[in-house]
Amino acid sequence: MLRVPPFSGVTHFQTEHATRNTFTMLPNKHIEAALQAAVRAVLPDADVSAVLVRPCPDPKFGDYQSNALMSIAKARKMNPRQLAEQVKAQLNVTNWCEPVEIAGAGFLNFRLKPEAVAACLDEALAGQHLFYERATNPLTVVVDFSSPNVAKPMHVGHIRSTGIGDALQRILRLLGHRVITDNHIGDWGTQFGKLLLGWKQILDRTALERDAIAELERLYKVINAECDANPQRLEAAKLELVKLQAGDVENAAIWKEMIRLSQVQFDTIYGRLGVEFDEALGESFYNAWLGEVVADLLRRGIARESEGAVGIFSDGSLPPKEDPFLVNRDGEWVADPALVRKSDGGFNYMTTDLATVDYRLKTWSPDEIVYVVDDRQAPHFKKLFLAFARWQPEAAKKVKLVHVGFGKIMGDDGKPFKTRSGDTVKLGDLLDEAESRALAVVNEKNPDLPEAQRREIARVVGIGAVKYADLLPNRQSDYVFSWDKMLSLQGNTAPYLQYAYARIASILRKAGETPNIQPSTSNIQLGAADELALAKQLLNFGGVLEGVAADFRPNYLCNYLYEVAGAFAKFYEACPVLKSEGETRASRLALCELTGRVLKQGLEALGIEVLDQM
RNA sequence: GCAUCCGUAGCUCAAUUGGAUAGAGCUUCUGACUUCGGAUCAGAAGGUUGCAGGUUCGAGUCCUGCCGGAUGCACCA
Repeated sequence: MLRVPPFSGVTHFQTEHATRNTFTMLPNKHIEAALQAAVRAVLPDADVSAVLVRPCPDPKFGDYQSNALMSIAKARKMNPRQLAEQVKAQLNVTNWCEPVEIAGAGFLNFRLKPEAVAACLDEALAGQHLFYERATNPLTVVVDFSSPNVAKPMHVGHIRSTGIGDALQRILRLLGHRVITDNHIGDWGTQFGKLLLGWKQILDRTALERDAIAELERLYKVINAECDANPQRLEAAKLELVKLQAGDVENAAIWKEMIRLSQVQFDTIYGRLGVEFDEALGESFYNAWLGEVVADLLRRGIARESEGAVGIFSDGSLPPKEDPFLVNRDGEWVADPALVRKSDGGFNYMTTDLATVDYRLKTWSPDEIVYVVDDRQAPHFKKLFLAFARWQPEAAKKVKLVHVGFGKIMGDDGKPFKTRSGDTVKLGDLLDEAESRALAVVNEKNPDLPEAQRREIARVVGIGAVKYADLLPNRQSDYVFSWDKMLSLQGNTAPYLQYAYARIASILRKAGETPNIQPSTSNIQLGAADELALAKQLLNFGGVLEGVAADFRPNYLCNYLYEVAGAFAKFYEACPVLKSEGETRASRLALCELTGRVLKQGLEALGIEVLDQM
């Protein structure tokens, strides 16, 4: 009989499905490999790395298409349709596809045989895979994200880096890559002069115990205002900073205490978000090396002194327009160096970042370092990457440095998202509101559930809604924050996807309660159009995950999961599950099971939890 | 001033090496046995992809110019 595994709590973040049988290949991979072989047979010298297949934009063309032959034909001044004919003659995909069609200017269209789709689902049901494969050449990737500042409340601005970074690291791990997540906490810098002055002179101990971060924030604001108005206060703050940097025992102790108090806050927020880091090597971790970094840059002639500071200047190797070390002022290209030492002897964040790249390369030998940081810092990263390549040319060749930038969160007034009073929105408050808004919905829809369960549902739905709303838009554009939209059960939202999952869980729960489950073969049947469409949708999971990892765009996965949920909804409307009988019932239950697994794994890859009941 | 990013339906957003008739949700209208969870689904309406050129079999995507918006331009990070 069909064995539907227990549904809840089976698949966590592990990748158990993908590891069992490395010989299993998904149909699109088979097709791609066969196509590349066919191209090689026709054109032995062709570069087939760009010969890819991908899902068709419209099912009427088929399930997968390749347009690679058109570009190859173009490059060789061949007739694209003739080339397509030649390749088709060499192409053997009869195990998986209906006869291949040549369409348009030279598209190859592939339509999967239902038996091949069903066979792939049978494998998945048997636990051999979940429609994705682990990378054949796993990479080591450092993902640098979140990076909050000590002594400041985490605010709405931290959602994007934290959410996108966490989703990317989860997906990279799912695909079998070696990932090191590193939280580059802002635990060093000029702000500590002011904080130390405030701590020593105006600290309110009881306020500190009640809400440490709020008190630290108050200290900073008060002293900062004083410094703006009074140069003597600014001098006093600088003096505290110099003492800290010189290793003054008292200041170091206070500094450490501020970090400790901040860490409590970070732990709370990350706990609620379900985010963990392998490392949290803050800026201060690199202090001891900064002098040597600057000395080395000077020694190698990468940096030079200017106006008392030390900076890396343009080496003239790029056209001015593309050179981040130049800036145009009134028609003149003038130097815009990356400063690595201030005229007062202090170091800049460029210095720390260079030291950080150096440390990471020496420690983990990564293939990639990914920085999930606000787009406004794009010029900084352009400078950083070029500066590092000039500093350590050989090491730089071995690593791909990537800035994964993102846009701002806007209010519905089109301005950056703020509270009504105009303050930045604290992340803790935001999550509280998400949960309470979700709770109001749960109370309305499902008042009979025990309160503890309603609260748990509200937590999962509320946090999931915020995270998903942040991951859904193309990361590079700004997006408008809207409680109503993110918590809606209609449209592309976390609650909608969680609901789709809960419905599936409900069906499987009821199926399990039914005493007389009909015996069946283990073969999934895809007779109905909506069954086949759903099944084909499931097959694309892996390709989408790979796309996310390649472009660092979690929104591909969001859109895919929404399509899965949509395909499931159609199936659900058209194909009764519990009311059907025999093999049909078993097969449809299996389809529910697999859809549930993909939704759950997919949402978890985005850092979003699911519930069996909501 | 210069650079970067952006401009897609009334609104919020998609669109995978340049690919086929630019897709969703919200809103509006019409439907679905008091329902395997209706927190759902189906259908209709809605577009000169800011404007004007160019490249080519093919452009929302690439190039040029213009218009509009956001962001950034040495000792904060």
